[in-house]
Amino acid sequence: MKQELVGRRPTIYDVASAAGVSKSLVSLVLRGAPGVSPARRAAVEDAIQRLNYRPSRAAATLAANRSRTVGVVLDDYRNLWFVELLAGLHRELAPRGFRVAVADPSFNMETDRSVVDGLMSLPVDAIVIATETPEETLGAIDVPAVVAGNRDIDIPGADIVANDDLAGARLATEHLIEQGHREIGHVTGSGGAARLRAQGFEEVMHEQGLRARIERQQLTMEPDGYNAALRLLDRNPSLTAIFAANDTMALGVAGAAKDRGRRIPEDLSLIGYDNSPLASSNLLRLTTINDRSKTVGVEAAKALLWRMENPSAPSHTKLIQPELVVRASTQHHG
Amino acid sequence: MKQELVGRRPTIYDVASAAGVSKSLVSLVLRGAPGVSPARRAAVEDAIQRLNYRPSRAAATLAANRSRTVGVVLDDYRNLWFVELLAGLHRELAPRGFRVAVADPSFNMETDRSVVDGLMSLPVDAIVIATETPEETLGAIDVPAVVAGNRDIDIPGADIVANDDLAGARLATEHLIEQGHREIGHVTGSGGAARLRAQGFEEVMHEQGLRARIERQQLTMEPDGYNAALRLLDRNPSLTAIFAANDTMALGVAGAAKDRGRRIPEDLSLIGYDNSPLASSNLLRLTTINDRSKTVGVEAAKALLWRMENPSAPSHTKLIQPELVVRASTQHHG
DNA sequence: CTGAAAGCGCTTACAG
DNA sequence: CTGAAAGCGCTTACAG
Repeated sequence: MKQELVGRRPTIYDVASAAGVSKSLVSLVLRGAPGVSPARRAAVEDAIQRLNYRPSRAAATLAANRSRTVGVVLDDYRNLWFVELLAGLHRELAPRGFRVAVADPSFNMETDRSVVDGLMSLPVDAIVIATETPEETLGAIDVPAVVAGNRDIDIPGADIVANDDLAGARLATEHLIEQGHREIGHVTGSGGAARLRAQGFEEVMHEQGLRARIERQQLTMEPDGYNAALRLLDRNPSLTAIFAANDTMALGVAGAAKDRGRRIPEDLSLIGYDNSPLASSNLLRLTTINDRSKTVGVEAAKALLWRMENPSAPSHTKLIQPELVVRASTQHHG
Repeated sequence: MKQELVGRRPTIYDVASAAGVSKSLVSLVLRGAPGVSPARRAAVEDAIQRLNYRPSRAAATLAANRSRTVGVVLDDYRNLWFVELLAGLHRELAPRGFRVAVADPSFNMETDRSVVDGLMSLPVDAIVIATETPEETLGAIDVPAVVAGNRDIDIPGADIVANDDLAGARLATEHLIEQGHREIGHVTGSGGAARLRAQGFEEVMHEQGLRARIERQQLTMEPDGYNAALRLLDRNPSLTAIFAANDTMALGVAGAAKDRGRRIPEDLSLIGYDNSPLASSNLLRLTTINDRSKTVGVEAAKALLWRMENPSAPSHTKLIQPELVVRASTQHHG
């Protein structure tokens, strides 16, 4: 008689014998396969409960040569846009049995050679690139991939799903112009999305025969918005509105406005980008552009699922249309 | 002659034959074992580079029966305190070859039965609980565990590492009293940390013979801070200072103060908790309590590493002392 | 250090 | 549906 090892983790064999079925049947039930009789399925599920059985992902991955996991490469956990992106990805992928695993470039770099290497050795069946990190630093990607939220990164064979930054920046600028503003400044950074937003601002201003005053920083964080806005306001006292490349920079602009004694929106209209939780705060009540990150996530997941079936089809770019969200930080001028 | 399958993922066998060594030696090099001659080590590493070999985590985990991965259960990605916690955990764990894997309770619940089940089937060698979610919802934990950042959760056998919320709240309250404030309100929520912070506030106020006015909400987000502060200010117009249970609520308080025409700090001093990026923003310049999340992460990792060696030792609680961070949102009164 | 062997817990394909 | 078998890519222990 075989010794029963106390505390040993139960396996598919234990479940099979407890349920009085074969281990092949247990495997079928675990994968939710059709053609299993309800009675046997119930017996297996009951045994799983009783034994507190948890399938070994390592064994399943090794045997099946796929993990049903999608890896997401993030930039920085501080950029909250990824929260909605993950929610969208998850909504599409979970019902199809896929897990979502997150990695950010600064992480696990001592144990893995690069973010992507880390995900690949996990392993993941597909990858979502949600970072502005240069392509070179990512490492080789040999699974289906989609670039989400950034149109500037070039991964051969990868699809692209992103909010249309150019269109969003145009919406923001047009909103200010419709409110009668003519002296409008823009504070921005130097990433790919920031560049497109600055371009949209410039286009509309020039179309209207207006001067586009742009103050560009390296990054797009709060201090960058603050510093850029101070320079903009000090050099152009006649400015009546500022468009910030994102909501975080807009927070910095609001700080600069306060320090210069300019009330928002009475003395200065302010518009951001992203529709982050910050924008809806009662202190800011920030007019902004909704970048629709959740939709980007949903569409990125769809693109990935499609590409897993069609690995060698030509890659596509899908742009999600952003939306203007009007709050109290912008008002009519003149 | 054996067929070379194009595109097949290289294995330890391929590396061994490319380097002209045995596969046992490759395994030793991968695990950084001592007693391998520099020449052979170099040959193996060269072969790994040439073949673009990536070890299979699934196979290694299955064979060794451990994954060298620590799982972290988070509450919500929106609570940014976890960023520093992860940095601290990572700093201690990475040099010892451990990876960090993140899970949040709302995630992967369709594919896994509970967060912990999800991590266990990954599998992880140890777990960090960084959530205020009730114990019952976590599922059974049968690996070493440490509760980080929360003293209220009770997991049998788990160590606890947390910022001393009681002491931090006392620091905040004492700071306001030292500045001459006597009419002080507190806005808070109903979680474990919030309760301790309210208790610290109450203790100090009562020790000083002052009345502790507390407005408690369900959650601790910005709208909760806003609503609580409106009620507090409307009922107690003589209030000269407010202590918010965290920086996010403090943002809400600032919004309420603005709506009631109270300038910060001239008409109302405001202190938060957490020292989040929000606190250092130029718009708020918020005096706050640094909860030292990074140190909590470092100490949690140490506790975990120790417990993996001493599985049955009695569990310990380690409290990290928080620090007052003075900025412009508080000032002398009277 | 090598080399042959067993085994981790699954999936998969197959004969019945 | 069952049952026996092979195999996924590693780790581990062992004889040499």
